[in-house]
Amino acid sequence: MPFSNNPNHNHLLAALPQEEFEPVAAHLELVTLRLGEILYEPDEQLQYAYFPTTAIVSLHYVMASGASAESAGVGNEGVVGISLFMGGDTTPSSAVVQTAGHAFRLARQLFKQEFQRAGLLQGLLLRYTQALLTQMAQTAVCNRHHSVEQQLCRWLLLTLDRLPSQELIMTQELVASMLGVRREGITEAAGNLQRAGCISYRRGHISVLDRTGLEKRSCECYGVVKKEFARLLCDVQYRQGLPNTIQQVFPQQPHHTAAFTRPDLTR
Amino acid sequence: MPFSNNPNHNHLLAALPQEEFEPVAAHLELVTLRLGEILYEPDEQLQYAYFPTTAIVSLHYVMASGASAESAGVGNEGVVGISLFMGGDTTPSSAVVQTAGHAFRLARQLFKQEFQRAGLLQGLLLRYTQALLTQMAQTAVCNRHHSVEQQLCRWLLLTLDRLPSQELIMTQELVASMLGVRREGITEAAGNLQRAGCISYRRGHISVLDRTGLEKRSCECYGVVKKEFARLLCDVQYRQGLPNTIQQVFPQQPHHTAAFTRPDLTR
DNA sequence: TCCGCTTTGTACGCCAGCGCACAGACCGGC
DNA sequence: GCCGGTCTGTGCGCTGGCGTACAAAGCGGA
Repeated sequence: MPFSNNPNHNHLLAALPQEEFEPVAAHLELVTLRLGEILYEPDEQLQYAYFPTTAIVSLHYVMASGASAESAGVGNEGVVGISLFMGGDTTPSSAVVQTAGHAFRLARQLFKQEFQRAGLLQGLLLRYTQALLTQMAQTAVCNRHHSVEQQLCRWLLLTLDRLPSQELIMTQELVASMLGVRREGITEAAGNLQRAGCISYRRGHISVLDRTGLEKRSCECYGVVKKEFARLLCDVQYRQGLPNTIQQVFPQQPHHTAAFTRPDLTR
Repeated sequence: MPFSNNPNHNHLLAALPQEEFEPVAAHLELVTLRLGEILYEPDEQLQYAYFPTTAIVSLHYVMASGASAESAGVGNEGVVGISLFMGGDTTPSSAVVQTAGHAFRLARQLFKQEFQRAGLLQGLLLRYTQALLTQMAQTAVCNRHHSVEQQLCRWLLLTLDRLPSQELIMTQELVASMLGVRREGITEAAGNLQRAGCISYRRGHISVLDRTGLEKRSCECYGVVKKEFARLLCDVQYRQGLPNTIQQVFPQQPHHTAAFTRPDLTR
């Protein structure tokens, strides 16, 4: 698990100007999130907002039958706990750690307070929420129309964008439960991708070898979500006077362009 | 098309206290929305926010292939144009009128201004947005796991809740494009529902005869969304001193309880 | 080094929903 | 009352993904 004690690894925190960052920083708490850890369950009062640095959290809904599906993921680009400032406090979905790692957390009241200040943070969080909305809407469409293989590609790419490395620590079983499909479906799709040279994997480890290949095999949904995140969140200025390590986290981003005809707004 | 020149028919407008409602009311503009009318398209700058009274608007995404699917609907419980106050201004999805009717619209700048005031309206809009988020997340899950018939039931119920009557003016073709399935699939599912005595229909008209029957045949998704909307938005006090006509719009709500084991929070 | 648990591979039948094609029914307008 | 366009019903064959079952392989700990 890569260690990260730099709040700047989280894009939202990194985007705050010094004067807004300092009051928050004093109360940030570095926590380790373990695979499978549950940050909140349906209708449960959330006590903290989590700003992931190296961890990835999955927002998903578990049905009465036990079947489940992810509606969105949250990594270093965002924050877990939207409902705190949106006013609902709870949600019918749950948040589960999908990739172990670190996050900074901020107590509920402080988080709400900072939002209420109506400073840059508020606008930032609202724009992030809109991006999340897009991700959910696109997931709905994708679930309706695209093949398991396409969805796997989309999901791998989105996950990869949130990680510092090319490797995911993840069993096929877990991927399947994220996408809400059978484990065997993932075995088959992953097998195809491996044969095509896009990825290679062994027991619980998936390495991406050919990112462009994945983008070609993915549906348009990845591009739509990616573009929207870039549009909504990449215009923000990163705080000056502190090391901006974001570039190290997404070393491969400049290459996105190749696979998409739309202009790349990521930079 | 039922006529409605009372802003109180929209729940959000009705929930505003007199002092917040008045400055807004002066600028509300009653508009007629025709079936199929497009309120905004992907990446198009939205000029107005729309508060439907009798109209229903569908937020949906059209893919490159032409296939499409709805991620959420907006009726008299909400507002079209979230992105204006969320900060993105545009979205990758479009908004199309799914049921003809009326809405009050508010110019972009005024809408933003009122949101910025950070009064009751702001909190209300944010809570509405969270409810919308839930609807999208649930649509994603539903698309993944439930049968066309279950989804049709969910969709009919959600639409019915936004209408004053028991009848939908809607061809099967249109329903199919909302759910993102084949028209024939709807013919079959609707046929089943008719044989079961839940609905009756003729060319472009669907009448609901047995609401409870629909609830029994629907998946849990309808209940989840309904409950969340109720939780997030029904605690608001309706403005005093003006006729509150909301109850006429949802005459059947008290009967929801029968079909769901969860407590009914709608009242 | 070996054992045992977890993870992955493969095979089978099954069926919901798709794509296509066309027939029949309905409704509105002339 | 008739006519034409729209909407609905039905019947194919096809296929992607499901459920089930079990075998093989990999990895970690003793």
